[in-house]
Amino acid sequence: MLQVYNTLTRRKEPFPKQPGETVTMYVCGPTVYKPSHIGHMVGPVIFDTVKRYLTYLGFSVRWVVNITDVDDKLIARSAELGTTVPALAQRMTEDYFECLKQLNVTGVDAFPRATEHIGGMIRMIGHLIAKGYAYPAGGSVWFDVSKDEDYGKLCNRDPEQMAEGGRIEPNPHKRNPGDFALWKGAKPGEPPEVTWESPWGPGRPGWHIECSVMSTTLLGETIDIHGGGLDLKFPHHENELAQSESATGKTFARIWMHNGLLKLRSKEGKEDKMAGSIGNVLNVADALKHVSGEVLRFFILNTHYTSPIDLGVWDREKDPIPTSIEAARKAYATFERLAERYQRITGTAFHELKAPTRASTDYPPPLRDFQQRFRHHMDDDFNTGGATAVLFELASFLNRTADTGKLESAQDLDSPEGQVFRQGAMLLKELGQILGLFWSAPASLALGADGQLVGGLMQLLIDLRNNLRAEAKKIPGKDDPAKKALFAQTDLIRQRLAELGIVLEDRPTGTTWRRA
RNA sequence: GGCCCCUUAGCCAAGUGGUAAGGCAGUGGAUUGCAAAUCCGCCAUUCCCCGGUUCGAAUCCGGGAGGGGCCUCCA
Repeated sequence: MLQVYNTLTRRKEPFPKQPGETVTMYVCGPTVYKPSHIGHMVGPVIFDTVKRYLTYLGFSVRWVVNITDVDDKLIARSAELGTTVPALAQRMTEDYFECLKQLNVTGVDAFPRATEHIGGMIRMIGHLIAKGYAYPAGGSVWFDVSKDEDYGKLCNRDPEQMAEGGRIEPNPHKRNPGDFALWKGAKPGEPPEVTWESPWGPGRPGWHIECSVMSTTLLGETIDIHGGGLDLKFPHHENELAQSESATGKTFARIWMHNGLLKLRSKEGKEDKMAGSIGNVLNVADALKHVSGEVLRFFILNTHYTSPIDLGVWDREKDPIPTSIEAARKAYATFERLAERYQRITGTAFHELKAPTRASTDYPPPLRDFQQRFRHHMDDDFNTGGATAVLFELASFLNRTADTGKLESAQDLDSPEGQVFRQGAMLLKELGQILGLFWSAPASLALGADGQLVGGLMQLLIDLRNNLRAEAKKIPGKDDPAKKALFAQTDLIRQRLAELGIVLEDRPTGTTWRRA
């Protein structure tokens, strides 16, 4: 049975709905003022996987991710760049969407923009004032935390103590130190495109009210899952929860899920989260120059989502990419080589194999066991790290099956091993799909722009080399100088290709090549 | 100062009361003309330290050390 860790109760709970029912999920999206870095992808990848698994179990999931396209940082950054807030937001939103696409995050049903919901925010703020939870002061509107009895329940925080030791800016208009802005009065000099009229004067919405309104508008007053990064717990989610429940009187979210943050370690060994303010970011676009989106996704899913993801020490001068991602690339190559093998044997591409997206039960015993173990891990609070281990074991099983069955081509698929291989490959695809993997051709087979030419030249080289090998093998004995000379030539060709990043593999059925 | 969390092999990382998954690296073998790939082995008597509970603890409790997140914008 599916269990999910709920930040609100601080324990694992049985999932509150039954297969067949609709699950609503809201995840806080980005403020679109800078290109996305790897850390921004953790939440989307995890919740995309959550949706895929829930779908696999038979739930129907509706998932919303907001885009914050008006805010202080956007105003500051667009002024710096000499552009407008909408133009900058548009550009960075496109960057974000492209990153999601590269990481195969396909499950988001709606991306509402904050600026499309100003009316709803004004209504909710008015409602909160009418109910006595909020008050206008100095052109802004504040939420009164002292009026909300259970304020602080998500983070176990006492509003009375918030002033002490904290770094809350004193504001003469606030009644309590912990009060936060629902509506921010326009400051002089702010561009008109970030100013809206309201009953309390011109201004723009506070950050927290956006999510309350967009989730309520698109998913209803009570949602099933609210997700986001651990750094958003306070104040953002706490405030969102307070506003929403004060306004509706209903439970805002049944389950709160928080993903761990991506961390980089400095050379001194100190760990830091990846953040623009610290300057230690790795942009998605830059990472994609060195590894595929599949590898990045696999890397993220290797760790349980509640744990911080350790990028380790990264020496930018030396390595194009952190060694932890490089290790993930090497590990993932196991699956890519199996995909190549699948293609050699069956003649069809593994990533194009159509596998069920719902749980199927008709696998024979040795395979069913892999499926059950995979599900067991996923049922335990989406333990993707444990689940990937099962994928590796299944890959190993498939290679073993192909070895013992001597599977080389499509004719061999009728044998008992051939049948198991075919079904096992289907299961691997089925389970990989849940993690959002195996959707693209292995990078090692990519030919690039001059694909036909490169492929042709490679075949030419391979044919010439194999002529030499055949000549050499005709010469009897081991130490014949002529034989040695021929093999020296074939080895030189392989060596020089390796220096170009191309690996030749001599198999009983012929020579294949791939990128390292 | 307050609130939360983490510490498992050289590295990454599952495991949440029944005797340590998986990956990277390393290493021995099968296979190969040699490689590569693949397969079969080996690689933590022990889970930061010290106490306690228990027939039994990496797992629960107490204390200590180290690290992290939040309390300000942050995925």
